[in-house]
Amino acid sequence: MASLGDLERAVMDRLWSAEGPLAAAELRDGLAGRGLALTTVHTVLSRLEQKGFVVHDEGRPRRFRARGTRADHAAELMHEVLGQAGDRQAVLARFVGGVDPDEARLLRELLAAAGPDDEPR
Amino acid sequence: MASLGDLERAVMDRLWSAEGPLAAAELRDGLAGRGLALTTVHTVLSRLEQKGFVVHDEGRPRRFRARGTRADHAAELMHEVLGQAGDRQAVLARFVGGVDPDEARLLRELLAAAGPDDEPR
DNA sequence: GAGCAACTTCTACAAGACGTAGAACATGCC
DNA sequence: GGCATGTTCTACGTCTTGTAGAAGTTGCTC
Repeated sequence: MASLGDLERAVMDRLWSAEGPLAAAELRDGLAGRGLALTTVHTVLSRLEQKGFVVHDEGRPRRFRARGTRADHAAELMHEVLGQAGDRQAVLARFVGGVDPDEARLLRELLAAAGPDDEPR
Repeated sequence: MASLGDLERAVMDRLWSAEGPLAAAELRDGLAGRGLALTTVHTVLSRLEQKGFVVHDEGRPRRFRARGTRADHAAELMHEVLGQAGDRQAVLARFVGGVDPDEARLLRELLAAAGPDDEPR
């Protein structure tokens, strides 16, 4: 998957946490502190669009929205890392070794719900 | 964590799967097909060293080895992604939703072994 | 101990990704 | 028709990465 630069990520973060689609000017205002030019935001948005992260409508002030959720993106990245790592078992073991107790509990629940297919049938 | 380019990753892959430390010439030979100059391999190795992925001994043909395992690296990356993703629960849910049955089983085992701390004590 | 071969370090450069934004163009409203 | 607002085009500087020649170091051999 294409990776994101700092500004690109900042923009995606805004879009991911936004309620609905945002116009470039709104995004720029959200990126306070950076003092970016509007054109800069547009450039970034068009690159994000090329990379498939963003789509826009045809309204006059174009409105942009993320194509997926932040969680989808992160999970996809995690699978990507896992996938190109050779020994998936070893990676998962290390990964699980590092999760905190709350997350471990959550994972157990998720896995139990998802498919306890080693159950007697 | 610092990221790796294609060649850098290829070199790390060799080092990670090697039995012991490797000399630059051995690495170059392993990277067949690329027809790389030895100096190229050296440059990459020194960058990997700067990034903390590699160390070398003081023997005459320097011998290089990875500082961690591939699984450590991958698991660390996964934690990194998870960490900067905001809603960790959502990410884990998506992640678990995408693992194949074998991996799900493995995860369950790992989690059960690791710390079933919602057990009565 | 001079010279050679192997090895290492230094320096350089091209390509691509990204942040950044001005210039030019489009569009709708008054 | 002209202005304000918004969009697209083009450009440039910086950083990372792949690539490697040039120059320096070192140890062995005669």
